Amino acid sequence: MNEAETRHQDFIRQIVASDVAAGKNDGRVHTRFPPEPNGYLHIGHAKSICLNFGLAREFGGTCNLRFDDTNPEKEDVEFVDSIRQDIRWLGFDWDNEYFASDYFEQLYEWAVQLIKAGKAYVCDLTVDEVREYRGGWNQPGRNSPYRDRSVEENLELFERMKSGEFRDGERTLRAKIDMSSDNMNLRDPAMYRIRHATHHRTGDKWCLYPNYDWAHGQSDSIEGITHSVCTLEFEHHRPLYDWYIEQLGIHHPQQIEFAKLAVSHTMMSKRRLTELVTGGYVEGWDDPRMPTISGFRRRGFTPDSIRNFANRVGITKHNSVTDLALLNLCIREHLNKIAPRVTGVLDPLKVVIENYPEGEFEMRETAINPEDELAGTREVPFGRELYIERADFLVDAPKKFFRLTVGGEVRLRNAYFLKCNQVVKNEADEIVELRCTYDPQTAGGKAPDGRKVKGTIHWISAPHAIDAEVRLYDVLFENEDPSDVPEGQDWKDQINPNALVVMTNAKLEPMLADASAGDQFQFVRNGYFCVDSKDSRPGKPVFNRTVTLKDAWINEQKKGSVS
RNA sequence: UGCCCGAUGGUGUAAUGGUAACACAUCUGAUUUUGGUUCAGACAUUCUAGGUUCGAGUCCUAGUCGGGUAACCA
Repeated sequence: MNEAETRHQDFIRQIVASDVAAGKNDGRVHTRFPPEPNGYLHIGHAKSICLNFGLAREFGGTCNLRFDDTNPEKEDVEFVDSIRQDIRWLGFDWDNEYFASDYFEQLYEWAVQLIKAGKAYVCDLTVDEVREYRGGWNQPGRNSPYRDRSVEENLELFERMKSGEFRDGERTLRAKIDMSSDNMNLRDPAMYRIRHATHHRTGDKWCLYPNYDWAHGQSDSIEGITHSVCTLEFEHHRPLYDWYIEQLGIHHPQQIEFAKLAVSHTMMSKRRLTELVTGGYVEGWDDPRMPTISGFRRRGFTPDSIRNFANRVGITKHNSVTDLALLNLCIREHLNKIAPRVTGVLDPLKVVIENYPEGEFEMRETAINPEDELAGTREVPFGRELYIERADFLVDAPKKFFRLTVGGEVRLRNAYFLKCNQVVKNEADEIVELRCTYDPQTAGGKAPDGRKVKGTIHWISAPHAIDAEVRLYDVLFENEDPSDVPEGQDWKDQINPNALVVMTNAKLEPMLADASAGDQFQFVRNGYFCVDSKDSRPGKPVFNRTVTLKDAWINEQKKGSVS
């Protein structure tokens, strides 16, 4: 309970706290996370998971995992498994695991109860007819001609619906509420539809499936949920859930709605994410470009960083868009503390130090993580032939370019000052090599004569370096709001073709050959990277860029190009 | 067109009738053997109009703007 008292109280936590204080539900707090297993969890679900599990944890309550599996045509065990894995990875464990399909029998009995009470009826109207009878925002609906069937007839028909006598969509069971209600959800909503489909858990036992609205509230009730937290769009379903609960006279959970997460440059629609996967626009649900939890995991995000992000975005009742920069801040913040520093030259340029003896090497000491003294130091080889980052050299350098230029001097990190004397080009006029000299007096990076250099660049000993594939990831959508599609365009036209850039010729420190899946590093000056969990092979790792380092030079360049 | 919900710096949130604050972003500067980190600073906020009150971001009324909503989806 301490955590609940000390942390900032959003409006939901305030409600829960006051309920507990008032002794409502005997002071019990019981929440649940109720995903439909029809896709992978995304960062928006992470917000909901952190809220529901967090509430239970902070108030000494419990949190269930319940799969809302009332639509056999869309759901699959693959999704059930991925959801379990993602929640655990995020650092949460559920007290009970349930499925809405566990309650099919109970729901059926309750439906019979409502029929007997004259509160539900079997309707023969087609989908189109139902729509027509429902009326519009301005005009009330009309009663279905089947609304006044006798209880006996309804009972018999409903039984026959269950036993499979009718075709898909031929009949529905509807609640008898109010066809003139301002709330469309109350205009005799469907409770059951006929679907001769195989369910991932109940198989072919049922051909009658409860609609979400008929299943959801009662599922919460059965589980003794005290606070049913959900997103805003279910606000006008609440009166319907309340109506069902009251008719049945069962435990009444309190539904509280909050605004779902939106993040800039990020597509969160489950339907569209599914389309990205099935259409082959990405390589799968766990593609590091995806905003799925598995995508973030593979990309190198830590559970800490995502939980931290979820806590920072806050809980409110109004829709807003969180800046992607906040998510990036969260992962940088964490990785800065824990990631060992290594050298990875993504786009190598050969450097030959003409005054360094051929065939000789020395070891230079380097801090494993300057943010963590306990991490210690290690040694890396230095010799006559190195690779540096191509972007760290410029022939015609602007004043503010602090890196290597012809005739200019720069510091090689943890080593010596280096001066470039000559540029070697190939027939295509491309720079292929730099002829340089180093100053042996500057061992350790300081000149005895006190002269200074502005820049420090990273390097790697050419004969020692290993080759590796490094994948540079960027936003899947360059526009802030990917759902804002220009006239005549498809949302998929806006996919950023540079969201993945593969560097096939990167030069890495030899120790990285032994890194195992998921290991995380900072490639000094380049960003945070992790070993890809799918495509890496023993001795042949593939690295994914999780996030770049903040880069003041990029901002400087932008300013230059504008002014 | 009805109904429901919402509105605080560029962005995300806080202030629960009593000095509008925090974080991100941006910009300055310092430190720095990562143009990273860290540190210091700057910029900038209550949708409008009325009302209640000694006092309103907060309560009331109206308006404006935004979102949701008429699957046998969830």
